[in-house]
Amino acid sequence: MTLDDVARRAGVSTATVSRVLNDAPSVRPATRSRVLKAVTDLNYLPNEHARTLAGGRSRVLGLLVSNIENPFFLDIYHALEDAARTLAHEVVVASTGYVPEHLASSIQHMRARRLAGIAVIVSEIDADLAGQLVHSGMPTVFYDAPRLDRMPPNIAADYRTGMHRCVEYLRGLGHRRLAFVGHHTSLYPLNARQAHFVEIVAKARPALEYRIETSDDSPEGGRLATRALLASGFRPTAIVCVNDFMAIGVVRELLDQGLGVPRDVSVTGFDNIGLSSYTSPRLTTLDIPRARIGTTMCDLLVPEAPGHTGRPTDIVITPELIVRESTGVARS
Amino acid sequence: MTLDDVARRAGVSTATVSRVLNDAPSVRPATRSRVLKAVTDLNYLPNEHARTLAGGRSRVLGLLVSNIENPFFLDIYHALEDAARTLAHEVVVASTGYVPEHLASSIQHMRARRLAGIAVIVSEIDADLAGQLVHSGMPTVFYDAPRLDRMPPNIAADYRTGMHRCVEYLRGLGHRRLAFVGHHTSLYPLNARQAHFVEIVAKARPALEYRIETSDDSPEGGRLATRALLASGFRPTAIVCVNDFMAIGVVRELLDQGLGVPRDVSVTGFDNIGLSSYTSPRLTTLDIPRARIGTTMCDLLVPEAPGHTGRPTDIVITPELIVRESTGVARS
DNA sequence: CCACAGGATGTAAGGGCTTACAATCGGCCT
DNA sequence: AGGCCGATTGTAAGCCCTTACATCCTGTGG
Repeated sequence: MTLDDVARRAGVSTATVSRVLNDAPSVRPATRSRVLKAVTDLNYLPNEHARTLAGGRSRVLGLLVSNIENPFFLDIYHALEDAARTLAHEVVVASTGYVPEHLASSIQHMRARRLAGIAVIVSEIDADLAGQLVHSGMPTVFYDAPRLDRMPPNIAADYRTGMHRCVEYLRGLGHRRLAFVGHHTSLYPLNARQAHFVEIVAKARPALEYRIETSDDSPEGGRLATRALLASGFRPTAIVCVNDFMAIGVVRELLDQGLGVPRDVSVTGFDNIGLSSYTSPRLTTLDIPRARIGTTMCDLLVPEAPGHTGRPTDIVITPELIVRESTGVARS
Repeated sequence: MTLDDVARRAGVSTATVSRVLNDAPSVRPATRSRVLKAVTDLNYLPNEHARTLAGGRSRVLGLLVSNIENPFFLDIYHALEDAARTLAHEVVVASTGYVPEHLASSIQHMRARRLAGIAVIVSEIDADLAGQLVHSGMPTVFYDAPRLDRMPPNIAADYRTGMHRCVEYLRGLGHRRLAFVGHHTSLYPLNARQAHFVEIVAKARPALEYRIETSDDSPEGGRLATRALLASGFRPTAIVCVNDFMAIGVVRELLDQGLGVPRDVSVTGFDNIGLSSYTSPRLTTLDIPRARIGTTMCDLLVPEAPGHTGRPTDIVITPELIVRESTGVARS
């Protein structure tokens, strides 16, 4: 079934069929309906490849994330997809799993596919790849990317302020021995959240003791990091986690070692994923408005979007501290 | 940058460039490297649309799931993607959210994109849509689809046996008042797991009391269903959940209402998602080998796959009961 | 030294669609 | 009725690749 078949059946030219399929103006209603009938009669479905090849544009957005298993990314994906759907766009995701090679190859695929735009949320991206993306000509938007000279719109979270709120809150509860559980990120020298934790904790007075442990971005990673931490003999009264996903495993391991949360050890997460209020105890965390991030990305990428400004606006999000049950006063 | 540019730069014809790009045999090594050099010099990337249009085949698999937020589907996606990657294939997912309209439109998109094959795991699919898919000519594989006359390979789980094991286990612990928490599925008359629960419980002797409550496929859905259940005055000593994802919310609500798990109420899940051993208490559940499902789907779909037989083999998986901490003897 | 078999390339015809530009059409005016 | 104009529709040139088929080498055997 091709355009020609439809044209023949409707007794018009392929141009006309194409016009009604793309609802272009100036097609007489009678003609339009005749074509539409032929289309349904033949159960015709345009070939997307031919379409974008000829038209030069696709209606597909790409989303590049580090770890789709982490609900944080999944939520952004959802928001982006919903926003895209209202604009008749699709979105394809690629999860790099923090592996630079996967990142590079995913970028290749997306470029080869001439996507309408691409949203990038991978902490492991370096200036090189980011630059390559920007210069490829595709509309691009980054979330928390390393800053380049000539940058496209960037959505950033003020992790410094967020982390500051978290640490201050814990200090206020009397915690003086902290640990940070992070995840391995390949290229970005230090995970931004981790870097700010170190910076803030290091300059706190009276001085705070602290320790860092990293593992995979998963509950199991959180558990392993915690196990290593405790095995080292360091006894934090509070553990700050790079995100909720890992915090789930941190809490699990603590409980398994007979430590009460927050009785013996307080735990904080980051992101405020849905799951964080279903754990026992519920997680104290820092909220990041993921839906807003996804929607904004769509606005920035798609010209037809209602919120599209055209200007490469930078947007900054400040995490809010959400206190729940996993934190309490430090055990003396 | 097009094939022509590369050809011109390398001083060969486009046919030759195409040959080296698809590593066809019979290209002199010297020529090959000359072309390769031109490719990297020009930073050339073949246009996928032109490629599949001309070649008539794409190397992209489609995966259609009900709810990508549920780790059950996510795990299958991962397995499928890994398997596909080794065969130089990509996979794009579409999540229907149990909305039939989304299902239909996703199928359209996938057909329009002339995918290399499509894997379907949506409980809400009906014979009509399934048939349409099968007749579209694309290789298709279903997981737990309603049976059709002329069916493509189907992977099925023996939910009857699984549910039987679960109910027998609970009966053995003395439970006589059970509840089932399921999720809304639009078309499949009754969710298969739910149907088997009812069937098994109804014919148990001595008779069992039971009640069904459904909501969304999410922790929040589990919580709401449980709230409704308890509000109705029915006091189950055990709650069987359609899946782990919802069970998380069920446990949460129980705890919030001051009920101990499993002290006052036992809870079972289904799927054995990773998260199920990170909750407190850890969930007793029925394991479904998700990785195997994903891998098998790839084998069935891609001719080059190592496990590809060609024959439309039907595969049946039997869920294994995994006893953990969320179940115990019934409170007398 | 010549004819030949292959191997290595080039030629060109699509693949299914969009779209600039040309050709028609109908209706209005005077 | 003749002429003019905008609304419709058709024509055909691509978009960028793959591939069947034709052509041109090369080395080999005789």
